[in-house]
Amino acid sequence: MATRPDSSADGRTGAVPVPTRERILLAAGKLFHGEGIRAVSLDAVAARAGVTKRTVYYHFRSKDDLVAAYLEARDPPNLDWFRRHYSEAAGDVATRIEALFAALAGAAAHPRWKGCGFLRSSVELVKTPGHPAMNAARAHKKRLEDWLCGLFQVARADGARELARQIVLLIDGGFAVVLLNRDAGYMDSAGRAAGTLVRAALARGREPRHGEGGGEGNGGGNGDG
Amino acid sequence: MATRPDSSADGRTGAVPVPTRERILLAAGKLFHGEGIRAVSLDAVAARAGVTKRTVYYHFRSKDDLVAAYLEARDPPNLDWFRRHYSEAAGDVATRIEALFAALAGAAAHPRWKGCGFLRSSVELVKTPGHPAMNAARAHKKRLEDWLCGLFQVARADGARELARQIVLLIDGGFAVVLLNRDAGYMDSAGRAAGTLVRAALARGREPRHGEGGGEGNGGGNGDG
DNA sequence: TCACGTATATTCACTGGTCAGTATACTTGG
DNA sequence: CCAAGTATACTGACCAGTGAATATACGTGA
Repeated sequence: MATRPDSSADGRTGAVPVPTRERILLAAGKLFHGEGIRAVSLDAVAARAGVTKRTVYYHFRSKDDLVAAYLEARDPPNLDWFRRHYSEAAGDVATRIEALFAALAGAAAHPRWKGCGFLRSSVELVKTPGHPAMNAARAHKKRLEDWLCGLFQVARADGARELARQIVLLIDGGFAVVLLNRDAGYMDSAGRAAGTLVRAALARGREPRHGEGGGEGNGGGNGDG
Repeated sequence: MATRPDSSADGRTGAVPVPTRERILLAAGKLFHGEGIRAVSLDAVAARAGVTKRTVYYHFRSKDDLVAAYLEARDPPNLDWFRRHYSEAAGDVATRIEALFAALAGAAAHPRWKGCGFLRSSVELVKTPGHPAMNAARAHKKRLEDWLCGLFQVARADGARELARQIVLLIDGGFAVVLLNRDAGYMDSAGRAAGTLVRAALARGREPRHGEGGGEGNGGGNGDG
């Protein structure tokens, strides 16, 4: 015990036994995602991590802190999931976006699927808009949108930013609706809608008249950054 | 006290004093919608309604019952809101749908706006899929979808059911994303996406080859019920 | 018309339990 | 020895739900 190979650890301890902090974060992730933030007590997190609650409070100042850390930890793997499924698909941008939705639908079809942890957390924290976990969720969705926007710009789609926002809207709409109806078919409908929108933007992008492609795309004039 | 001018009450008591059950439901609605289900205790509901908690338990068997009743009560006025804003708009179906989203964006721009109560409740109740409140939420969204589907069928749009599902996805996506980012501009983006999709479906519907308009529309073959 | 019974409606005071967070003491590697 | 890390055991607040008593409306038989 009492081994804490700092975040910058280089493995020199040999056979690193999963540091306590990470074990807690892992347990918190499973429980928060599976049952919701408010529904999970720190006692439950501690039990699952195999430590006492006091140890949790040694590594995290409060439950809010732990929630924020959980969401921040979820960000990179989640984005990687999107990038991987996109890059593994073949065809033009529209077809690959459709493939992305097909992958989402596949995941959502599993009975234990629980939707998007970022969105769900944001709902549980409506009362506290400045909560660090809310910022983490916003940052994650922004990175997703930026990544999509980049794809669309490269493909010379018309209004890349606006299109990226609309795809995000369809993804998050899919998360919400499938979670409510427990019918992954809605995610397929979202995918077809996305395909239609991307193809329309690609077609507009190929029209000669509007010289520059990304001009009007900056969010349609609602102060996006 | 103890005056309960039954639901079929005439005004003979003079200035009907809002029956207790309704007062409770009203208080519950305000609090649940404003702060979330789990965040609100029945003590708080009782206090706001001006009764004791025991009285709440006289009119509702449990908190779950009260939550379900709250959502069921919200269904008709919510659908009316959609119908009203649609019927007050001018132009073809696509334009009027866009107007609907504009109205949503207007509502969402208010700082105290808290998203869709049905969606938020469904998130708070993920752990209990059979919860009566979940059924109420599903029923509400289904009615919204059916209403949209009817509009599109009348307009002879191609794939009316699928189109209705996609509009619902955009609406609910807008709810989720705006709630997270506190930027009603996303609802405008959703509206433009909706307009694009509806126009595409109208154009396809006007093509002569595919004879019947609503045939393929039943969910696009993903086992919808 | 009135006394009485009964169903309805409401209150006060309580229980059993959960949970975020803490005071304090023990352990162990360096 | 000391400081990081962990454990035991506790506090204070909150909360869903209940027991028992009380108050009011209303029908009915004499």
